[in-house]
Amino acid sequence: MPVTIHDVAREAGVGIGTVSRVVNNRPYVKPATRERVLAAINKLQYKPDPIARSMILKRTGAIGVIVPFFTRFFFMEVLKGVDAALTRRGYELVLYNISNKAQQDRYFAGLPMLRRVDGLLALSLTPDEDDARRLHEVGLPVVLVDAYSPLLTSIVVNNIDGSYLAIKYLIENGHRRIGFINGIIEGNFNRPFNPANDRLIGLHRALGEAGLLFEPELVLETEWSRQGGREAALRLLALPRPPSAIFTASDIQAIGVLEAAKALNIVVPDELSVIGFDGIEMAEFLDLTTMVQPMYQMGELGVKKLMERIEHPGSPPELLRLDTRLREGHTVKKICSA
Amino acid sequence: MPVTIHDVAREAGVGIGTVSRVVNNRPYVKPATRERVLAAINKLQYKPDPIARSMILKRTGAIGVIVPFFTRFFFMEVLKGVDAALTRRGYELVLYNISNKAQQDRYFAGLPMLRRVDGLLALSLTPDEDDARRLHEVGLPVVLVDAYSPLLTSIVVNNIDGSYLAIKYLIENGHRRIGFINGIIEGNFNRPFNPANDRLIGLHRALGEAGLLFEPELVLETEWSRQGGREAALRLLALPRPPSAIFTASDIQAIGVLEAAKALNIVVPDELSVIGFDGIEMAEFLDLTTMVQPMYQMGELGVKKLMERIEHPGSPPELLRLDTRLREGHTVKKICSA
DNA sequence: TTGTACGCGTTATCAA
DNA sequence: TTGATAACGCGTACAA
Repeated sequence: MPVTIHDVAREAGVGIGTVSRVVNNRPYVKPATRERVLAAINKLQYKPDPIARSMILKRTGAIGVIVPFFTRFFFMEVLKGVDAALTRRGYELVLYNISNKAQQDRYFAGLPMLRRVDGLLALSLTPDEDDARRLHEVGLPVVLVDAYSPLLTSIVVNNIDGSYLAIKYLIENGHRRIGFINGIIEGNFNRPFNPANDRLIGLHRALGEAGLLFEPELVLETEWSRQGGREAALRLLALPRPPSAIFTASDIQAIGVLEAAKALNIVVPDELSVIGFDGIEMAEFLDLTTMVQPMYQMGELGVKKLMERIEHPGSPPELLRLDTRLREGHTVKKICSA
Repeated sequence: MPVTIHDVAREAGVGIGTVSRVVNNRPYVKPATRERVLAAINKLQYKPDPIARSMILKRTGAIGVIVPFFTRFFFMEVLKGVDAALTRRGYELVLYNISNKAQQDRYFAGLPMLRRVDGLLALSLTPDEDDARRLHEVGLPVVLVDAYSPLLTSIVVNNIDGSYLAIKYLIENGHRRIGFINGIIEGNFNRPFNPANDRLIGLHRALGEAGLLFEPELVLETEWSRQGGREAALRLLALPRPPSAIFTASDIQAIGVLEAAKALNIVVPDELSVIGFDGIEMAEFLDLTTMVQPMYQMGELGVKKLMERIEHPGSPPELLRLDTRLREGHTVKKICSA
């Protein structure tokens, strides 16, 4: 039913080789012939079959993006950058949404998509030792964004610094009792560049530098969600000596904190300071002070690096670090200036 | 380099046909033979090449979702439903993000993805006459969600009713001067089921029913964005006789209205009532009163209908209508109860 | 400059 | 129950 290259060849009275050459803009076709072929193509509305084409070319023109819950704002922002970079290069985007560990394993280990995509971009997902090695061996180009593996090109943000700066900012503004609502530390927390773990480390560093005690009761770990943030905040604020400021590992959790404060009639920032992490759009609207990650750029850079790996499959894995920056909103009270 | 069906056949000492039968769990394979093949497959870590497979099967196991700016909250919610339904059925999701009309044409008209996906789900995008006919002729299964074409299966929400109910709700609560911030009416606004246009119609109906005058100066049309909503609100509120309530065609615009109110020190709902449309998560957090669309279900239903079309390519296009419902938050003041 | 034949990795057909 | 062999639609040597 669909029109094939043979139909075009017959229509134009040439061989399929010639049609192929015309379609792919290759030399050695007499202008007159080219015209005839073009006319036939147009008349028959011929479109080369991408499947058959990638069968022989061994490339699909698509890259896979594997993300846990693409619906989280952080990922949305990164995806924007990914999409823009991909579209610019004429690549298609196959989205693999992971909602549990089993699925993650299926994708990383099973590699069922082998050959369906020319490369893989993983967001906030760390393949385990074995998977990483296999990916590396199979030769499927992979880039990790917001995750790290020594065997794979990884793009990470400086979470330790970001967290450190956030806490330092609070301390400089006179806060001494600081709550920290962290996200769940997924996977092996001993590994370097685990976002949640690194943010905890940053906290320690800032506290230590200021000579403040680390108080375990002020540190909670929740889902990366509004509900998680809210519930944790309620617990922190119910403490005999509640914190004067709360730092969260993500903006969405910070929003949960704001929600909790509202429910308790606690005024932000007068009675409670809040600082988030990410820099999602919603945070801007809420005037939330936050550590901004370059999410869009992470997506763009991820694609760029992935393209490089597709071009040069053999090249050694790289590690790229990006920085965060503070965006001041109106949710942090300056108890006393430093 | 990659191991093929031939390698497995050789390893197991059988023909490729047998291997194929084993791989696809088909009958007529002696248990002993099956075992041998399975062993070979396992030993060689053989994975069938999906490309070659779909070349002959004529199906890719992927469906394309074409959406204008997937980053808008409304689409996110719909996409969640789409993704869930697709994952459940083992389909892959190819995302086509459209950011301008040219791209839309390229996808609808050019059909370059012909054969790359088994079906197409379009969100809030209406192919024009020609494209619709071509899609229909080519036989690529298509389902429109939040858009309508007589030639294609379409899933729409009852926007007229939704808008009517929203306005009626405001009127019942004593509002007489109501601003309406609509989204841009894309494409041909004469067509039925154009969301923006239908919401305008609903306004007319409710006003008419209540014997209120339609005042053009109170109706603005903006981008479906926070900025759009904010700017429009600023204009409405600068009117000599500003409205006591504003209805927006989307929650994100309503949030822009809240932003404008805050900037002007206008208290919501005491001095200004706001009602949105969509029911996105952020609206819930902000306690925004809004007309809720069944976004998740729209996505799910879209996939379901698309699957049906894939099974029965010849079946006539359907038109499915879903209803909206009011979710009361705390952004509408009851001036007087009805 | 052009046409033919072959190969890509599968599934389907059919004779054995 | 099995194994050759023919498609599928295209790109590409290679021969003409």
